Amino acid sequence: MLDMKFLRQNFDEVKAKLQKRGEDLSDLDAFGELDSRRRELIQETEELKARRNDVSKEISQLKKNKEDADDKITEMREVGDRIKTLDTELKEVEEKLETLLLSIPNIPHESVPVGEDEDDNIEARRSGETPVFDFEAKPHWDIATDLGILDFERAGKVTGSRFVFYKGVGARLERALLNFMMDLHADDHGYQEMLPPQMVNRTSMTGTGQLPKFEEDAFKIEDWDYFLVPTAEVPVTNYYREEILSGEDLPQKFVAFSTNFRSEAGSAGRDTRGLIRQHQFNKVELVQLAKPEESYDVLEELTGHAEKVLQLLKLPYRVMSMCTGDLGFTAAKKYDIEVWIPSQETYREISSCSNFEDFQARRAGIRFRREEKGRPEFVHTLNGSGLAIGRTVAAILENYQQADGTVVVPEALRPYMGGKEVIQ
RNA sequence: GGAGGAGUACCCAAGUCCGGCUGAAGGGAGCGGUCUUGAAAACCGCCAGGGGGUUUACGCCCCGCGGGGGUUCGAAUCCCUCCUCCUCCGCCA
Repeated sequence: MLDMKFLRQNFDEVKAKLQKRGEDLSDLDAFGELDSRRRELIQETEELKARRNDVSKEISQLKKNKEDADDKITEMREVGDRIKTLDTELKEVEEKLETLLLSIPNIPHESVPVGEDEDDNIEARRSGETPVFDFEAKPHWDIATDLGILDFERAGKVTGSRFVFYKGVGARLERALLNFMMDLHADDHGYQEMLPPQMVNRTSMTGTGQLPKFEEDAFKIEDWDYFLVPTAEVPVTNYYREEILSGEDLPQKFVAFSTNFRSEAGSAGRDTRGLIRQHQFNKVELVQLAKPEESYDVLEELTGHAEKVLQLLKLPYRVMSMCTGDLGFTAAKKYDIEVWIPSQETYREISSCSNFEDFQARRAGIRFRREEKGRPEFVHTLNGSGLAIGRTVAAILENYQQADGTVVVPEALRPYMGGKEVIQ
């Protein structure tokens, strides 16, 4: 959510920046009128309320002195009715304004490349050598099915499409990666480990920006106003919702594991096979709350922490800086980390690291005080996958595959795999 | 799921039956001071935070006693509703 005062004072400039995202901004023009009507109504009701407060005190005095107060009571009855009418309109106007503000995306940071879509994203860096095979690289679903470690077919029977059973060493691999990533971030990168709820309420989903615009992307619990988490970002960022932190406590760094649920609305026909696009997947998420002046340094740091996982696993990847047209709704700046997938001869997203600046913090009311008596300011929120585990499994299976169909276990992972060196 | 009890400022806590002189007593913590070589103790003083409107500013005003409605000229106090926590019972990993 954008700051109302800032939007009022810099309307044209903000609009110009938002236009670079290529989104429909036709609602935005209603802002000016709603905003001034709101302030008109506030001024009028508050004047009346001040008068009512004064006269009520007079009535209290008169009654105490056993004097007649009927005229004043009659007058105040009318004032009260007028206040009620104005308050009702004010509420309507504020609701419209709120709806409008909640639907406006974040302003891109000045360092974000201007562009229309993913083709305009800029490669920031690249790491690792892509493997060269003297045989035809198989897709991970074939490797895994042949090894008997993933079962997509029976998951289709038991649940439906875009679900999977991990079996045997496959399940072990997923669990090993989970522990490997959690340990790395908690022990080496200084994040506090967290295991959050896997359902959240509507307010939390609104706080981080999944709602109200993207409700169709989420799984909603019938008869409850709860949603299955689409990412641990939601519960973890909302952990401090409506709270004021002390400046000394920043940055707050959390690493959280959660299973994520996404309806993948609008993705029919894309990545229908394999682990890349499931309705349910596991992810280790990094979340930081930072002081505004530090948040862009934190973004680089956090992205580096996610990259470290790939470096240790010796998986080739590149880091893309998202252009204005591919930023998503909430981010001011975003890096996608993409891992090499040999069978597709392309890099695929495995982590997304964003600085939301105060966009989420304003929605969720997360603030901090620089000094004990200082005015509360909004924190900056950031997060990034560190990493999506299912996609990491896919990347390992494909990059470490051998001609005989077996898969070498990355060295860094072997302690978590009971010393196993090869999946066969 | 059933039956009770409770949510008041940073913490504890009065006020709620019987609406107005309570935007909130009293403690504690915190801050400043007196005393002291220093500290403690004692004593004196300050201490609601937050949101919003208006103003160049000082300031003025509105909201605010868990959230949201309602009754009333006027609500911490009366009514409705939701949420959270505690105790007991039931169920359960």
